[in-house]
Amino acid sequence: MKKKDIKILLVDDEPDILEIVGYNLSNEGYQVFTAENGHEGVKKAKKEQPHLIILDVMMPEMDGIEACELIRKNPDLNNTIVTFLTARGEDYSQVAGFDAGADDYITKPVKPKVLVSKVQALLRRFKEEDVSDTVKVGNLVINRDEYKITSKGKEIILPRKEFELLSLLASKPGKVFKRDEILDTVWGNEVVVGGRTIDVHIRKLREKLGDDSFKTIKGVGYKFVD
Amino acid sequence: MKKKDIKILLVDDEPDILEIVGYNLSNEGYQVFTAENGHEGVKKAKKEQPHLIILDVMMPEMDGIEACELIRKNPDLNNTIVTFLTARGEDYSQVAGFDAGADDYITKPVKPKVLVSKVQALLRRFKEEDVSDTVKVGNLVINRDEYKITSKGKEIILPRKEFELLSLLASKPGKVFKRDEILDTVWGNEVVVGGRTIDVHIRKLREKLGDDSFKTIKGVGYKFVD
DNA sequence: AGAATTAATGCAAAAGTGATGCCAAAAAAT
DNA sequence: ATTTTTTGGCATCACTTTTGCATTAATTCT
Repeated sequence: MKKKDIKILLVDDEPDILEIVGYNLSNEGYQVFTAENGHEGVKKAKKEQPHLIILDVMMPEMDGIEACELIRKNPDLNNTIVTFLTARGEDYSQVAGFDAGADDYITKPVKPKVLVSKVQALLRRFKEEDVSDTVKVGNLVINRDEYKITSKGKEIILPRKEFELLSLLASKPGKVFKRDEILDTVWGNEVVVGGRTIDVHIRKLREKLGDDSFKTIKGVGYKFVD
Repeated sequence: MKKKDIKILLVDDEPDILEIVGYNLSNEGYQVFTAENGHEGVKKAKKEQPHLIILDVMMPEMDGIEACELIRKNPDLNNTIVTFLTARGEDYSQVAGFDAGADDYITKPVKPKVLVSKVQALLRRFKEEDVSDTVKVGNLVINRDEYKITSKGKEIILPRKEFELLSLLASKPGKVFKRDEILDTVWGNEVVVGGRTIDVHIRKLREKLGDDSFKTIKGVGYKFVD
């Protein structure tokens, strides 16, 4: 997504803040909307579906917390990031804010640079949530980051060697891996293990993931099929 | 962010400088790119999006100041730190440099050690700006500013190492952090501690935040789950 | 082709290894 | 003086590898 397609809604009752923060964000290329109180904020949020909402806590009419709660109740705004703007040391608002469903909060006074990089960080984090280091193979999802496998929605934790063996085989479904190749990759060139080691691991994988996922090619090696 | 993921762009017309500075930074583990004049520098900056640019002031074709101005105009390079490289006593360039948007400057001749520690300091500052004061993760609220954790509305004060360890693990819930990674981040690359240090800290966190928040992946590392 | 031979793999349990948990005490920091 | 951090020694547990034998598939022999 390009910067100019990203919408940010700014809600604060102080025009000064609105202006300076708004200016900096516009300058960065974001599309900025503003509102001067909670009511208006919620209304604009519904209308514009912003990606990020920066919400002052202390406001007349409707404070930020209440507004946030309303926003969170709206299913259309589920993916929206909400950040509070609060004076340093206002402990209560922090806790209450997070309870209300905020994702982060920024302390006033805000330095433009800090603000901008914070906004960028938030949007980045938000983006990255979907892009975890994960590979789909057949009905398996292999997540190297979390060292876990998801098979048909069921989560399976595998020990290291089993995980790496499966990773290897599943990396090219259908391909037959020779025992040598497997040893080289999973165990390493230097390590020497007995002849029964591999198939014991294969057996464990078969126990855990179903017999038919692993096929033996006698005299050659194994392959994973989906 | 790991060192090897940090990109540094070096722009100087003297190959000697390029080599010695580049060598020292590569040696530290950074990813180093080089360019021999302003034009090339700006081009590479756009392409590689480095985190830090070290820019010689006096160069043919396009001098550092002009290059810096161009860099600063590019919104994608807003988070990039620019530091000038200048001969001692070139007062004028200093002033002009800061005007052009530089963050720091380094005087030639450069001593490797000084250079490296300066680079580290700059990157640290950069990092801190990027990290939010407060982050919400699961039912935890981590406040880096005040070094405290709020769990289900209850406030918990953690000692430094425990706090940083938790911060790290909770920064990516579900992700498995290898022991090495943890050591690198929490203890620093240079520090060497015994093998039992990490798990003692993990144990303390488990005592304080509940056993099941931290999962051990044997042979790999630990992960935080919410 | 069918039987016999040979080689490779499957299997279960046992043994081995190594990583982690845990404690208590020393060392460092505050 | 108190709190935090690190260490070293053990105990323990999870994972890995071995072992010995059964089974199966491929190959060779009649």
